[in-house]
Amino acid sequence: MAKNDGVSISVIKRLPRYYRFLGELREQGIIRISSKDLSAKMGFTASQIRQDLNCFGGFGQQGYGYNIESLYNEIGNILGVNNNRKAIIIGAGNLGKAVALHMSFEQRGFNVIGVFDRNPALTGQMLRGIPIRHTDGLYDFCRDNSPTVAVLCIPSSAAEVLAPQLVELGIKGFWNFSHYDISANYPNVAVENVHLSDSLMTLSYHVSNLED
Amino acid sequence: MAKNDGVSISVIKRLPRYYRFLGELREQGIIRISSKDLSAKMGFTASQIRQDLNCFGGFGQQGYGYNIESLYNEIGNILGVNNNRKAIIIGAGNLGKAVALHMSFEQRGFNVIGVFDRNPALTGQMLRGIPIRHTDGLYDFCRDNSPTVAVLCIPSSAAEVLAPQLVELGIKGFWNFSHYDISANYPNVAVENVHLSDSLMTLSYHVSNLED
DNA sequence: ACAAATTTGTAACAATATTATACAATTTAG
DNA sequence: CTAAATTGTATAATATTGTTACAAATTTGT
Repeated sequence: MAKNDGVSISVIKRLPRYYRFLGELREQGIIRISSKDLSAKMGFTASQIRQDLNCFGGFGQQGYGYNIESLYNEIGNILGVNNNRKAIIIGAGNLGKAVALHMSFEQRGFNVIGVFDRNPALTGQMLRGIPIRHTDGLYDFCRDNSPTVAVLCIPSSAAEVLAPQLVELGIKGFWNFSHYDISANYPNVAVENVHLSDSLMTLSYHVSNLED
Repeated sequence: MAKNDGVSISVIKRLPRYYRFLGELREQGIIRISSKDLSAKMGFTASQIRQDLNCFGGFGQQGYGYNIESLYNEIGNILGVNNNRKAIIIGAGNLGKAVALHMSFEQRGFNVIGVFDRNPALTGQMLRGIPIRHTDGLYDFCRDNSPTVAVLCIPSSAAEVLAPQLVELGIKGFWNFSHYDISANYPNVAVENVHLSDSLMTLSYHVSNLED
């Protein structure tokens, strides 16, 4: 098993990129690659690549480099893409629908077993082969099916109400599209925030300051 | 005019959060706030708040604190939310549609003037009151309307083809949902990446390593 | 079989970025 | 007019991030 304690966030955020590039090389039938060649493709320095990978184990061979298939699988395991975590999506508005339809949850180690919305008009509609359920049934559903991850595609105010209930019901990870600050309130839960409107404002800032 | 050279990315990324909190306080009719009180609400230290804000100008008063309305407007201006930048959305699949329908572009300083997709079946469909156009018409449309920002809701391969054309056509900023690495190839363009699948894999990692 | 070239893993170092501390200067408030 | 509050900012402390360098192991070519 690989070592993985105290790895810096910067390194972790680079892992999906490694995984992506290695997946492409693998598709192309390439067998091995050196940190130097990977460096040229990815735009990180060779040294950084070696250091990053070495946070999790010595996957390379001196004089040889890295076996692509093997490294791809190692990183996949580190990222947990071979898990099969039960996930639920909360909120089936535009965003929830798009996330449900667009994201390859299965390829990332998740299995979407339920979609919920508090709007009764949506109840019963099908989304990726799953019926949208009313939020009222959330408690029973979680008790019966034990999902561990929740995708929050709802407003802050709703997230504030639901997050504690979901934690109580056994949710260990949130993919949080709302602005509600979950990690501040539940430190022992994994939270990955996607603040789209913040991102858009940041773009606005950068466009405004292009000439600097 | 505020100073804004060489402000660190960490600070810039915090601006939308300040803007959000100040907007809420403003809604509540609160007139003034000290860095200390804001600190308690936002979870940053008072010192950091003062330092962050001071990157752009001295908006506070000793002994008084910050006027909320005024600070809100200042930050809004820094972020450029009062601009009216013409934006186009490329790709009207699930993601493009959701982004088009869900995001409050207008409240963030953008005006979506066109939506494009290469799928002829979508051509003519209406999205937020705008007809979806075929990508073939992109060149003429940009020449006639001069958008400055493009939202890329397309696969990497398509982004790789379109990005250089869009830069050529005058696009200064990309909100990039694809994995194509624009900034590596066009350094003088503002790029804000939203890598959803990377984010999901990062969540997977964190959930896997919760007990560490 | 052997020497030259390659390449990793890793320690030590350097650079950068971030956050905290401290306090003079200013304003408010009573 | 004095005491309390509060900012702006210089300086210090800390943490993070990335680079350099090289011994150890392996491959490759002859």
